[in-house]
Amino acid sequence: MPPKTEEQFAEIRNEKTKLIMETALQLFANNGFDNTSISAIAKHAAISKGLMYNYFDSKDSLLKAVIMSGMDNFMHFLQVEDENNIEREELIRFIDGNLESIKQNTDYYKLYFSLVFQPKVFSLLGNDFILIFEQLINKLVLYFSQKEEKNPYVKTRLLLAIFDGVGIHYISDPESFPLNDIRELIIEMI
Amino acid sequence: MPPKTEEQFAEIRNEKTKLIMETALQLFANNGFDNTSISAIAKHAAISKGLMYNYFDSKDSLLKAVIMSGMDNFMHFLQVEDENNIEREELIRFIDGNLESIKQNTDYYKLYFSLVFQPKVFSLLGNDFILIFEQLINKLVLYFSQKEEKNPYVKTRLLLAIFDGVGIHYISDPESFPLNDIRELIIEMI
Amino acid sequence: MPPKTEEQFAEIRNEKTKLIMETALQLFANNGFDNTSISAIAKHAAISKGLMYNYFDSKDSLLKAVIMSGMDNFMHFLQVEDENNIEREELIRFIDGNLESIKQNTDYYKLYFSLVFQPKVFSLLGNDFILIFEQLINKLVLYFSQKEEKNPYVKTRLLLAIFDGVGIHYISDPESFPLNDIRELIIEMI
Amino acid sequence: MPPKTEEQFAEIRNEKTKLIMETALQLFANNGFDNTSISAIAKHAAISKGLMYNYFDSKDSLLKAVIMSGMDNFMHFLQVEDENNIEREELIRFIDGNLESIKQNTDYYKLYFSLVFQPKVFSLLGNDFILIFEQLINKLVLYFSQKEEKNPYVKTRLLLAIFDGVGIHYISDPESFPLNDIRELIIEMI
DNA sequence: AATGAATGAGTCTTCATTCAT
DNA sequence: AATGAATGAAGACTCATTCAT
Repeated sequence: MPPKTEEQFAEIRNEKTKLIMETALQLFANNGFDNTSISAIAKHAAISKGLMYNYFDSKDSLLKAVIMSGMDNFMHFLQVEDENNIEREELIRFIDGNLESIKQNTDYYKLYFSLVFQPKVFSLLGNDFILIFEQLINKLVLYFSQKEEKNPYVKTRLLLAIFDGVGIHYISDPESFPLNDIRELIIEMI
Repeated sequence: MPPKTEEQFAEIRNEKTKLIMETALQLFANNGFDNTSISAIAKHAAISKGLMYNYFDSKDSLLKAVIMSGMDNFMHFLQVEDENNIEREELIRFIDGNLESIKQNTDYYKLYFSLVFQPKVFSLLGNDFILIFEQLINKLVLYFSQKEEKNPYVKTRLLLAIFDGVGIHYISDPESFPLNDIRELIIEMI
Repeated sequence: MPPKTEEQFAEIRNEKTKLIMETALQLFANNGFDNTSISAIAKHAAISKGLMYNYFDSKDSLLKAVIMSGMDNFMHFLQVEDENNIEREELIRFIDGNLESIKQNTDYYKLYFSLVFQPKVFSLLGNDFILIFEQLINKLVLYFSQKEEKNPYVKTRLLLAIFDGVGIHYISDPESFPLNDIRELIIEMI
Repeated sequence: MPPKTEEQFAEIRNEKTKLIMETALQLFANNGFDNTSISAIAKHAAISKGLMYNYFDSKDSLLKAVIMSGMDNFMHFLQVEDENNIEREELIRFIDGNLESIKQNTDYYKLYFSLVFQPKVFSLLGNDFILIFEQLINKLVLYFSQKEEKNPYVKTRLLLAIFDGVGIHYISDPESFPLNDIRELIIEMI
């Protein structure tokens, strides 16, 4: 008869894992990965330095976990129901999902943009990013093809670039960036 | 061997300064600022570590010099002749300048995006960025007002966001990103 | 399920103690004492880290227990019946005991040799080793004196050195080391 | 015109390298590799921690350098002039070289014996040990064959084991171990 | 102007040990 | 008797910066 049940241990682990990851995301995003020490994370999370390593193998693997989790989060905003026949409302939902995701995951976007060019990070994440990105492209190309857009692929690449550009500008200056009005412009565009 | 003239010394200083800055930009951009050591820069530039400090006070001041220089460079692409009456061709020149700048200063953009969210870097650069950015906004708002655009400010913010989005995507994947076709789309948009 | 009797508890303790010590010996011997963590021992023994401390006060005291037990084990191979009058067959039994001990306690010998020069370990074991060693010397000196060997003490020290040398070489390379043939040579020597 | 000549720099490097290696050998041998911190080495050598890494890539590579250097040292004692026809005096010189080496390189032997069983160390050194060992074996087998010894290989393995056994015992107790008398016994044996 | 040896503060990481349950 | 989360001290290693020459 163990003194703490397995469920109790599991719950502790779940909560601590979440706590560490949230703290890490916040600090990584705002100070940069390399300028955030494990000590700082531990202090902010009010745990000991050593405990971090009870939950994550290394600082790198913590980073990976944080990024993966953010990616999952992002994907939830972009669900499309019928893969083969995307209607306009569906694309609008997609755009709204994207913008909503930017609003709600500011820290994640900061982290993402600050790391995306580093080869080290790229190798950390493997092909996951590329695959997701290709899926998005295919989905939008299909939509623009259905709409008889002149050049579906180009339009798609532009739209995805716009999402990132809007993301960066919104993050840099959330107060004055007119996200809602820009949403209208984007919807007009498509 | 005659002693060097002052001009010769000055030229040596100029060339070394340039060499160090170019080397630093390349390494900062591709490996990240924190993952680039002064030793690595010195080795790549084939000079001694000590000499670096003869030209720059610190790693931070080297970074600042690199970023400032990149910014100057960028500004050259965006010259507008008549500040008060921008014509369509002029805006197109502006767009082309922007895209051309992205193409030619890939490393600078990488560095810029990887650092722009860090408060440390922000404080390093002071208000320079904000000022430049506000100038750009004013210029474009003026143009869109002349064209009787419904919402000049929103259009301006979107356009600037698009430049950055396109920049990021081009940098991440210069081979397959259809920069020229996207130029056409952007020009259609305005 | 009836409560356990005291004997059952005692047996559990005995078995666990033995299990932990055997696991520790194996890991200490093959990876080194300092490269073996308590966690690793616990995992190999399929118990929890905490439980280890229920049986041993510290890692050092576990080491001490392991070494002491190995020493006891070793002594069993070297029993001499009549302390005062050693015959040749008895010395041969002694040699065989020694060689047999090497064969059967390989891990113990590895551990022993890897630690024997460290002052820390020496102080851990106190004088036990010295005493045992002196006993051995006395016994053999007595024997060689009886045999009218020219220099009994020197012969004794050489013989004991040979045991350790043979031990090291057998341990390092048990497959190809000709232990049995070497036994013959040693017996010829005496 | 560099301020210090290349020769000056080279000399500094040579002396510091030697200083660090000697300090390391002494501490490794007497306290164990794992119980010797880089800090301790630096303190004993009166240099800063960081400087060690100017001369050696890692603690492991320092260890490797120390062991290799000791091995070189050892080999100098064992030179045999005519590889194909070893005479008795030559073997005696070999034995004396071996014993002399033990006397003069006590620390190295301590280190060697305490590490030789660890797989980590084995992988560090690659096949160098094995090769040297095999050379020794071949040389001695040849000698004993010439002398029409019954079993040259067994005799060889025993002799080499004796060297190590004598080494261990001498190191453990240099005061009272009768090294010179034991030399005589060994020479009688062959 | 130029070199590279030297420093030491700071970082990641490990691990023996404790403790609530 | 048993668990594993939690702690914190200690260690390997990096690197911006200084300085004698």
